[in-house]
Amino acid sequence: MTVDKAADQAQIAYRLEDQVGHLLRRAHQRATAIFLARVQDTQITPTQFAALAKLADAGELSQNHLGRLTAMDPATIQGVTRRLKARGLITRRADPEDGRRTLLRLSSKGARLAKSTIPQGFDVSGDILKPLSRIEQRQFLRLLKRLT
Amino acid sequence: MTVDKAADQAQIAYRLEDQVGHLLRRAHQRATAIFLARVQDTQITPTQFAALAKLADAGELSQNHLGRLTAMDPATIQGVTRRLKARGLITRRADPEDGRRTLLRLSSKGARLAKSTIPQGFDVSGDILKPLSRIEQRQFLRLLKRLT
DNA sequence: CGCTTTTCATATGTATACATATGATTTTTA
DNA sequence: TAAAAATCATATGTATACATATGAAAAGCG
Repeated sequence: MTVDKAADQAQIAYRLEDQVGHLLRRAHQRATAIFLARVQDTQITPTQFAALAKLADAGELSQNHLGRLTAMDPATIQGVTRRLKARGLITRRADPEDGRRTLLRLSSKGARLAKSTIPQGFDVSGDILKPLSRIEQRQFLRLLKRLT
Repeated sequence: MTVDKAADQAQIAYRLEDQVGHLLRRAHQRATAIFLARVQDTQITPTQFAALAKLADAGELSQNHLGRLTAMDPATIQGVTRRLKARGLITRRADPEDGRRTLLRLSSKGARLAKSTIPQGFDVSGDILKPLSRIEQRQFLRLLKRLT
């Protein structure tokens, strides 16, 4: 007689609604929708915004470095920066010190957009967390950070 | 003299790493990676697994209904079920009572796969939550559910 | 009962997300 | 310092995710 997990005995049903992966997926969907609704006018996506915000902070970064700072692999950040470049929000130049790298910067247009949109970023975060009390929000963020 | 939020005064930097949307995106990435590593051999994705698990539970569902139960819009569930059908994991038939609907069921192969994979689903959830203590896991799930 | 609205599934297009492959370049190391 | 390994950016292919449009069918309504 061991202290088996009941699940191993198939005594607990697999409830999709209770699985953390499914809940994270849904919460991410909701967060994305809230973001898009808030910044609708800019036609900017969450990942594009992340890239702009990081560049606003760092000034100039190589493409892959920007990807690491925003949690995008090389293939993904490539697509994101290509679209930002196409919209004239960033500029690119070869790194004079490393022939493999491409350095990225905000254009003046991109800098203006970042400046005007970043305040909305705070609002978005507030909206996403709105269902929770202030204390719960802190708790949640603390735990969520440990699951990244 | 109002009790302004400091953010409105641009006194707090926008730190991407602290924003709940970004953290949810990263946590979802990690959860997906953990799932894929666990069920590598089946070549099944998290959403495909969700569809199989729901069908295992419900028996037969219309395509859009399955989508609602798994949090996928009609376009997304269409692609997911198309791939499951292509792999012979589900069967489709017209709904005799509603000419708009297509009813979906697990094939015997799909039922076998669901049965053998669902136990791993519990393991995946455990792995995702592993960084937290048992109490923290409960707290986190409770709060996360309210953000979906 | 006819008309409007809704629902269903499909189709198309854009945007992540990632595996894998590639060529150029830099870094490491033997 | 020459060879091996690692890094960078790009390219291709598959899989969500969703907006929008479409035609068929059912439901709602005056």
